Amino acid sequence: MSRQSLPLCFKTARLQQPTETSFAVASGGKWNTQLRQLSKNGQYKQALLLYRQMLRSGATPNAFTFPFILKSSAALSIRLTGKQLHCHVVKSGCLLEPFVQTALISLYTKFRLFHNALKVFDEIADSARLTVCYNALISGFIQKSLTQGFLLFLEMRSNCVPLNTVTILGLVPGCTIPLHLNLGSSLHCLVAKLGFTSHHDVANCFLSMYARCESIESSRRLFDEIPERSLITWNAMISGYSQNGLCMKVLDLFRDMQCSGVPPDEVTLVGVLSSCANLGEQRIGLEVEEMIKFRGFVSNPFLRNSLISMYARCGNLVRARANFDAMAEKTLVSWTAIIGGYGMHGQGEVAVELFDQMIKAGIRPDKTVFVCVLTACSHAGLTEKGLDYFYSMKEVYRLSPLSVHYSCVVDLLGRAGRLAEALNLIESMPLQPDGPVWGALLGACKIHKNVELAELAFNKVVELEPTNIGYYVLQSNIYSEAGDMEGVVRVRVMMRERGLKKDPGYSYVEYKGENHLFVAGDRHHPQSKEIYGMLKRLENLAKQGDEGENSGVHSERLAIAFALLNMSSIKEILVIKNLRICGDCHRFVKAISKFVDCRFIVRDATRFHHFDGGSCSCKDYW
DNA sequence: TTAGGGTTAG
Repeated sequence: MSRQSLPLCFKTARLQQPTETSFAVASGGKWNTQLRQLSKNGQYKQALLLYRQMLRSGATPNAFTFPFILKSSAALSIRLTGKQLHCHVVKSGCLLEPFVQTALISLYTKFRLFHNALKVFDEIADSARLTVCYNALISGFIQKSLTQGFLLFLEMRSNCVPLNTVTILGLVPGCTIPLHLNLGSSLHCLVAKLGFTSHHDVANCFLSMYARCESIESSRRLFDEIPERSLITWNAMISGYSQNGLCMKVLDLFRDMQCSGVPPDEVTLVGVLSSCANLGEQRIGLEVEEMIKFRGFVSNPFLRNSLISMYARCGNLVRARANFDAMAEKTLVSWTAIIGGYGMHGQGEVAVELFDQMIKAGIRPDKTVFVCVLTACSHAGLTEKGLDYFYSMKEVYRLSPLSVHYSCVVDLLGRAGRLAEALNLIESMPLQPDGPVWGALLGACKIHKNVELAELAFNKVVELEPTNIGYYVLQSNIYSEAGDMEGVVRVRVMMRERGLKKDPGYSYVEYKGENHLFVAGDRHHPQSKEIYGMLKRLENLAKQGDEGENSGVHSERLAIAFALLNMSSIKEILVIKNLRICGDCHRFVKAISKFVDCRFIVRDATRFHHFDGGSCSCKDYW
């Protein structure tokens, strides 16, 4: 919302010095009751508009008015209005009212005007109100500095100001990164000693803190100890699993929640959709969309954006697009989700067209949407277009590219065979190039079989990310393709010395509502014999096309054989794979797609491959 | 009346 859309007409406000009676004026009371209601419901814009009406009507704001109005201004982040409101407070003589002072502290810390917040705090006289004022100050300062927040807390304790649960809730957000886990746990212990842990809100808050600190088992322990789980408890646990990438656990917990009789809200469903997206679980995603309609959440932009992303990542661009088109007000996030969606499916042309449309619609791009559009250009081989976007970041939009943007452009140049330019770009970067930047160059060296440059990139990348197994595998394959077996051995020795083991690759397909998962050389499936029989026939077909090579029985081949065996009439098969598809399997699927009347879609670790009629949407560039 | 907990894209 822009400031222009909210003319508060302060100039016409008739502010009077309050009298004893003005605090109890009946009309003022009515305004205040309404303001309280709007603020409580989060209708902050309406609250400010009502305040304007109040002033125009000639009613006088009092100490009961300002807390709601200041909170609304802070929530909407309208700094100018906030300052004007402070003037109103002064003019109306409410500056020494503790409730108003508390709200002012909150407002100033929200706007990061910490000096002003402290000034207000120092003027507070009424010691009876100190807990609340300290709380406002602590929760504001904790976002600026963990140390300052805790120092205020210690000061509060040494001044013998009583704590309450809100004091604790204000401190916890300072401990939500793994680095501060110990501090957070100590606080939790202290809180237990003080007897606050049985408070529902406090328990939820620590549950969420542990999840953000990647200590998810601690979250779950707390969750299991909470006797009555509210919607917020379920949401905190579901979001916690979701943030930690534990997608199956999210879906299991969501099922438990449904059994428990607590109905989900928008926040729950956002977490569930994000897990469906990661797992490629479109079936559950579809159920969630039905739930969204049933519960009347369709206009929630968070959910729409999640649906766009979920469908795109489950391979259903049609539904992703339908959700995007159905949005009355498309936000930057919506555009980012759909642009990213087309990009990951190799439809770079559509992605850039949408990006241009977004600009025409007057939406200012951010660094994230640039990652999406650059990736889209890279996946579709739109080199010049991508370079134009990259340079426009700085020149047109005044956005300094991050390392991730450089790695996109190195990828873009590298795939196009412009390796020297890619190296040049890395060497002229104003930032220190990180692992993914050198990794992108290494990937390009593999495509273009440049062993010499690969060695340079590999040395850099293992220095920066010594435990990232993917780079060793890449380099080993580069040596192998070049026939340099000594090189292969050298890389393997490095891996062994560093105790690194290859991630096991797996693939799955959905059949009759269940996912069937395969690992390389898998013989555990009950239909194993038939699957290998089908695979043999497929390999013969592939050889007929003279494009098949055998690189062992990789998991995606088993998944495809299983799907063709059981779903003979199906016209489209989606395989989800955790790693990147290898060159041999890519050739294999391309070859069989020429002979089998079915489209194969493979979602690998980085993108989608659509195989049809003997070719792939990635144009062999991935 | 005031302070505080759970939220999407890459």
